[in-house]
Amino acid sequence: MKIGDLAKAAHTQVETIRYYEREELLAQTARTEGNYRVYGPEHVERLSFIRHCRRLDMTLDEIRALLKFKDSPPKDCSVINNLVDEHIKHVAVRIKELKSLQKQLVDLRNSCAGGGAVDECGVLSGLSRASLAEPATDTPYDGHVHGTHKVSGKRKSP
Amino acid sequence: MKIGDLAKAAHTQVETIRYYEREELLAQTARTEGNYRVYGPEHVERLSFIRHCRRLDMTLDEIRALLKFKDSPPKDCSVINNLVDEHIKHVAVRIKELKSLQKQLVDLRNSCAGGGAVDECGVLSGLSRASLAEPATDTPYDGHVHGTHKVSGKRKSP
DNA sequence: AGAAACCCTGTAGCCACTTCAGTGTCAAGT
DNA sequence: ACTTGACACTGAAGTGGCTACAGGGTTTCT
Repeated sequence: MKIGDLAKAAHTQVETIRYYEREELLAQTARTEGNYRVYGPEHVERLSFIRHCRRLDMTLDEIRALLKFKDSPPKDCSVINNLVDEHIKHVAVRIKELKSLQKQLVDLRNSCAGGGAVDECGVLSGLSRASLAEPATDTPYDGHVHGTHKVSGKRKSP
Repeated sequence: MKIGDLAKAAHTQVETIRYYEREELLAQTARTEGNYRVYGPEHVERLSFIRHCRRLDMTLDEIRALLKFKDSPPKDCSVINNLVDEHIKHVAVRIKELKSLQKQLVDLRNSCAGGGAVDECGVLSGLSRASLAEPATDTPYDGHVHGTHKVSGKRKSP
């Protein structure tokens, strides 16, 4: 099968597959005479594995580690379990953060009086006031958990 | 005050301030003879406003919009409220996603038999099996909500 | 034979910063 | 007056995980 077929089989984009090859998550494959990549079912399995991990929001580095264990399994599975446990923690932290965030946003939104003018709205002033008051929770942000917004190849303001 | 003082006052890094200036969230300031930026309390307020919005996980584009309303307030506040409402929705969606994620991860983790060998662990095979079964939830990912991992200027695998 | 559909490489872009190299300024201490 | 050190400056490049595009080549269908 060619790269397009693999892409369909594993519900991935062609460019992503080539990207994974560059990143050495997928090994380089045989090529046809016309220099096309050739894949078999084993590649579908491996790529699906990767995509599934990504859907679970693991980093490529975490997936790299898992793949290494897949390729040459260690004596006991605690390493793998630790990796997954760590990841569960990261997700838990992020959920907590987002919930607190959500509360702040709703509070902010409720500070709007109604349909009136901006002066009475309270949202902007809420943002200003809070900002001056708070000690700004100087989180070192060591957890590898990030924001709310999807990075999706958009332009800047035009 | 100089840039370092502003940084301290608004709990920000110096480089971030210069970045915001390049991005035109902060206007260019007066300079000393030695070409140092000079700031006043109004800059502390504005930068704190920006940082507060960022802590609420708004994009710089969203903040740009809010700043525009701050600089020249519109007749009614519905535009601002809509912006905040939209943002609340984004956060809600992300929380939901992460919760489903969390469930999958915990299920995966529970598939480990105990302290045994990898063959019996079930985590790796769980990741493989699930990946082949699922139709891969071909989400178009239009919501601007992204992953679980903090981007923090790290090196690649060395 | 010609067009459409696919494939190739290489490079640049996205966000919101961070880091780094290389240089300049300024206040305090000796 | 001189050094030391802390701070400031610019410009460019790097982070993750892709996506998009330019500019070509190959294969397949009609």
